[in-house]
Amino acid sequence: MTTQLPKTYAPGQVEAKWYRFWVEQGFFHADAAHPKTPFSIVLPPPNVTGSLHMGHALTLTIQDILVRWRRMEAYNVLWLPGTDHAGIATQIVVEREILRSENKSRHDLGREEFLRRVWQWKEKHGGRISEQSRALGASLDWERERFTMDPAYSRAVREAFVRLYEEGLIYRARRLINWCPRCYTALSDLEVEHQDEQGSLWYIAYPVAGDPSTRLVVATTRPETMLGDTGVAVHPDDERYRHLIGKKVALPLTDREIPIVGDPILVDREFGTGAVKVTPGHDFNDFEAGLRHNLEQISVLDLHARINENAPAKYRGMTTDEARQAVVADLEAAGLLVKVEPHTLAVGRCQRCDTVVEPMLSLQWFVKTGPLAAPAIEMIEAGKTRFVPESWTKTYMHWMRNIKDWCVSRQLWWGHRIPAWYCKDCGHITVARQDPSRCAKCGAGALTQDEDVLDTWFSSALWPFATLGWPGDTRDLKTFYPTTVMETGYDIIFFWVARMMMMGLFFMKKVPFRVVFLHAMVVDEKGEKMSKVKGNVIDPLDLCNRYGADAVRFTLAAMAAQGRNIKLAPARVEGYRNFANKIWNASRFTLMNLAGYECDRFVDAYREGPENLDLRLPDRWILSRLQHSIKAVDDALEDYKLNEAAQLIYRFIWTELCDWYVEMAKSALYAHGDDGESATRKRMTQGVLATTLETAMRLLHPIMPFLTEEVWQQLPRPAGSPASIMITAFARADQRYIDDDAERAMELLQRVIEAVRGIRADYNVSPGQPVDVTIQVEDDFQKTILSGYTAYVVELAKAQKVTVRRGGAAPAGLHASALAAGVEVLVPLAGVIDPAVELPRLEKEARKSALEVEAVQKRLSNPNFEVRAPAEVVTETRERLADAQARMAKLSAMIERLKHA
RNA sequence: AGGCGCGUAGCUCAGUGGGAGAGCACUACCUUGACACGGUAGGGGUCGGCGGUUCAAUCCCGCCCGCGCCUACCA
Repeated sequence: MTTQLPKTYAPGQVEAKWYRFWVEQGFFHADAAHPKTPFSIVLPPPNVTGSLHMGHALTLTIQDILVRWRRMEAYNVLWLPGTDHAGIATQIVVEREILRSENKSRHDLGREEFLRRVWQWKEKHGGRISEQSRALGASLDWERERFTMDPAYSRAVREAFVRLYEEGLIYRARRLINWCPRCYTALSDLEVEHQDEQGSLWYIAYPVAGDPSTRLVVATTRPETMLGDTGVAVHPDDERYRHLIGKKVALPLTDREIPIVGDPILVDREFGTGAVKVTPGHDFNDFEAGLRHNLEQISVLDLHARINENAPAKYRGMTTDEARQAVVADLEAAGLLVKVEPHTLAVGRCQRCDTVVEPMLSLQWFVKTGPLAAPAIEMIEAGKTRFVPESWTKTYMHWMRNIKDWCVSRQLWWGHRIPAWYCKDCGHITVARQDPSRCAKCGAGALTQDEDVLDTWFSSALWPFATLGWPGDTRDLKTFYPTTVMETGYDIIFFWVARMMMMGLFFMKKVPFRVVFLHAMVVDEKGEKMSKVKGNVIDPLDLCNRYGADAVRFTLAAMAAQGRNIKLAPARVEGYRNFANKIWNASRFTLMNLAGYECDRFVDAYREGPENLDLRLPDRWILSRLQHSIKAVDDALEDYKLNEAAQLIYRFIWTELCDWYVEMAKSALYAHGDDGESATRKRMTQGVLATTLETAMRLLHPIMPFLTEEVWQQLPRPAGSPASIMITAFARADQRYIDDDAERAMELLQRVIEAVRGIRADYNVSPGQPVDVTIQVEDDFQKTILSGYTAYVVELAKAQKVTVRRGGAAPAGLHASALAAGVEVLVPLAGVIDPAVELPRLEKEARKSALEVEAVQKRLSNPNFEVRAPAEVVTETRERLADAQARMAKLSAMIERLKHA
């Protein structure tokens, strides 16, 4: 039997083929009525405007690994996909497009037409990211794909708003909010990004009213806002200013007089002059201080962040920058500018467009968060939901405990319109599930709906249950809520995770998920955030094309250690591409050597247990190693340590299976003899090789779904196997195949083989030239193993005659020698033994042993050691000393022999 | 200001209260009948610094230095 498999694995066609197959077979689809234990994850919905970036690739990979693994473990798995309408982001994209193609603004089109265009855009491009997700092999239940503006989802959003309003948890108020003059909308605190920028601190003198010779000097970073000052605050205990409290100052550049107040909260006596101008209309602290002292709130900026009519005429229409220059110049001219100092300050910028955000007085809708946060705190404390890594609990708690009310109205068009209607006659606000035709209070018909839409995150907060049919009482909801795991990036822990907790608990009375698994951010090789501006973006689809989706997935899994940012290096992906190729070739080798193999027969016997098989050392060893690997991989996955799982599989397949077992299997597989003995050996080897590979494929499938499916489909399978590896049972460790004796024996054999190879390398013995090997052993175990398996030394170390001796004098003549796991390995190399080669190697070994003897002796010489240390540690340490001493003795004997030969 | 995290081989990173690891890179040899996207052998580290706890610290604790992130109302 021959195989036509190419020498190099080509992922391209393989991936497309199997993905199509999986979808066609319906393997991704969850059945809510199925009795198996549910395991559910809702995919964090990417923006409809999005295209796949590394962050998506990471989240998809991690979730798909969990999902495929649990599916193979026979859970009833739901992984639900969808996209988010992403209010501001989408509106910006479409606005820009319309501006470019038609040179029109959204206002030129009007609300209705603009929304029609956005929908049009969504229909055309909105499916892109879902499409791209398929390339990574994501086993999402596409039949359940959701969009946050689907009619059903929109009903859920409206229901949520109305219920919160009815419970008094949503209210409308005139407050200071963050305003983006570019996006022309209110923002929540979270949508403002603060960055330190270099600015100045201006010291301005305010003359005391009625006493112009006395001047109160204030310090400010925003001199232009002085036009809206309505007070000056000093610390009530400050001897310098206490006498001024209650008096007034004449506000320069205006004709207003404003009070001097004492405020211990706002004022830090150490900062600046200890006197602060108070501008309740343009600063959050000042707003609070203003409330404490009943100061007037004056807004001197319009919504485009230009000076408005509340300021002196000469400044009207200026931008904040222009106004700043003008105000500073005028103050200086008036002799009121005392000094200017350089000063760094945190400037708030719009998350979406980077424009400087202005605190602005405005009438907006708010969610009262206190009552919602309380249970969201309690449930974490009670362990109903836990964070992985656990350290995020603290971050979450801190934010939740200091939460402020959430401004949820946005002055945008794209989004869920706020279901509130205002009565022209009586001013009553009607908030309703169905569009009302008349005022709920006075019955008048003249109603106008609120123009604003809701923050996108308001609708996202409902994702874990709105996607499952809420507010309906659906089967999906019953089966899959609470979801099992919420896997997402730590950057949206407040934006999203915290809000889902609040909303899930409020509406469902149960936590939305049992585990919050937070992954790190993917950054470039240098550790910098990927951005189009920097040009350091790595496109996951490009990587998939070059190296295969499996290699990309494996890289992400292997690097996704909990806690640290992931510096993605393409060289790493290439390394795992090589790993895929290694597996491919191990599979080729296996398939090339299965002639005459009867799968059912072997697998039946294998299931019965090892006593039904005629296994030799390498077989027993690899099967034992396999069981350990399975257990370790399973444990790692249970603990969400995907990198550990990946590493374990990598080592098992490459180092143990390929480097050792496959090499040792060759003699049995290539044997031509048709006697019973060699035929049995061949069958056993075929069986162990095929079974180990098949099991390893199942172990690896969650991480590398495509390659494992391709290989698995080609491997012989017992009758009645499922149609796909993805619906087989995940590998389970079988205790019966754990074989400590075999592992110890192999260890010895491996060290001896390596010792011979080392000698060959040192003397540059060409591979074609066999060498004789003498192995000097010390006990029966060593003797039995090494004389029983000399054939492997012959094959793997290219030896010719292998002699195993116990005791007696060293063989005559010059030998190259090495110490391996307690046995002495001697290779006579007539005429070429060079002490200059030999001595350094042996001396180096001897030095290492000497250092160890010293270290261990030191430990043992401490009288407290034996008393305090656990008994097994003491025993172990004594053994180590004996080993090291024996090693040293042997090495010095070898060195002496060499010197005197 | 507070919180969190990081500092281990040239690079990127695992890891553990008791004998320092991987991948890549590097050196030497090898077209051996799965694989050169390969094989074999090898070089390379005071585990950031100082102190403490312990029989024993790279690991636990404290301080310091350096780096990063998050939260925060110092004008």
